[in-house]
Amino acid sequence: MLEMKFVRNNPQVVQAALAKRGSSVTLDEFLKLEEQRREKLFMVEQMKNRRNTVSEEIGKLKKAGQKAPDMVLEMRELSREIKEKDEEVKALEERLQVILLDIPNIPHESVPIGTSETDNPVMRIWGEPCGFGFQPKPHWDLGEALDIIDFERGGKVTGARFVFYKGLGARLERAVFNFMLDLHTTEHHYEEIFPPFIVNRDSMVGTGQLPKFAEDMFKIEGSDYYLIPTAEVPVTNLYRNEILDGEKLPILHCAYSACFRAEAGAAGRDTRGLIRLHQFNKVELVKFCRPEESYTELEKLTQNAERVLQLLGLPYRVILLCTGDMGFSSAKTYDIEVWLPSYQAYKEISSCSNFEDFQARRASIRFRNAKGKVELAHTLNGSGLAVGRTVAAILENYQEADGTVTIPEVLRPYMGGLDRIG
RNA sequence: GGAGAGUUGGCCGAGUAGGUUGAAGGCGCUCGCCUGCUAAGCGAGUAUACGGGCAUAACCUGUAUCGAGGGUUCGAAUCCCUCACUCUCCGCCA
Repeated sequence: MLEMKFVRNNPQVVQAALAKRGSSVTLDEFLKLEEQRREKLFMVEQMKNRRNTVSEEIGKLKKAGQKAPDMVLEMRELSREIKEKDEEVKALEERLQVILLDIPNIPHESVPIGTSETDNPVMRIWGEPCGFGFQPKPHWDLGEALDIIDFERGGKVTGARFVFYKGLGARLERAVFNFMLDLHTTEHHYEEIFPPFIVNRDSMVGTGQLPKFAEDMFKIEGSDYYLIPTAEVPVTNLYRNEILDGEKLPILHCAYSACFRAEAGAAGRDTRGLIRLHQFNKVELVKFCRPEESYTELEKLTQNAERVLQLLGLPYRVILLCTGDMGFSSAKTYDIEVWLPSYQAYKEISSCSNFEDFQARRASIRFRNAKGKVELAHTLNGSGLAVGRTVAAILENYQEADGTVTIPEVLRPYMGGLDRIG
């Protein structure tokens, strides 16, 4: 969410940012209502001031044993008017809030202007897609042949886009996220969090999933609770409505969680395999920092995520999302894409974003700076990494001609020393 | 799920027969004084949001906020209702 005052005073800046993202929303209504709000607020506050003054006087008179029926009568009428005006102001504020919550973040100046993913520049490429001396299989075929992933029964027991991992498949999934957590906590100094996988509505609004993207979420019927689409939600909301000690910044957290997504708009896309499931595992990196350091922290966070792929020996590239392809809450986003032989393409495995103060304002996450003044923190997060997609990439990139899969060396301690599946 | 007790500022903790209480007192913190060092002592300051004045600064000023939302009243931290959360006991369960 942008600041009401900022939008009021810089409508052309906001309008230009919206245009860059390809949005045609106008601010006319907002500006009109905002002016009305301030007018009415000023009026009602003056009325309240009078009520406070007179009420105090009545109190004094009463204490002195006197009565003031005419004053009481006048105040009764005034209070009635205040109530009316208060409701008008409240209605305006609610409407303004709805508009504000719907305005996406302003892209950082370093973000290239573009309309779709074809406009995303490639920042760097690591490793090389390896050639196979045989016809490589997609991971869903490997998973079934090795009897380590069961897609069919996932469909039977739950439904489309749910899977069972079994045996060494389950072990591999667990090995991958344990490896990621260990790497981030020990080498990158993130503090581990194990969050709730269910959050309330306020948390979903805080990180920007609601109110705009309700159809992407699983809501728990008969309650105000939602299944988390990413650990970003509970972990960022850890400090909602808090004022942090500036000395403690930056705060670095990493968290494993299952993630639940309705994938409402994804019909027909990535229907096979582990790439797009309603439930998947992910290790998330989250940072809270001072505004002046958030962009260097974004670079570091992205590198921390890349490190996982480097250690696993999986070829990847990093792209910078253009204005038209960026998420609603983000000011700047790098996507890390891993090479998937089955797609003959790089496929997103991590998304690292700086939200600046956009989430912090929604969630009221602030800190006290060196001068003792309260400032909004900047929040960042990135996948470090999506576990299922990592497993898919390992199976495909490490497959052998005989249908077995070599286990990357760094994972072997997590696999009981095993060096091969199959 | 049943019964009871709570929820006040960075923290602890007063305050409920409604009336200068944004809120005593203490701790912590900041600045100044004092002081061989440390400790102690003295003085001052120390919430946030949104308006108005104003340069979107400093500062001045208004309004709101004592878990959240409603209600009663000229006036509510204090009375009433609903909800959330915490604690204790019982039940249930991993």
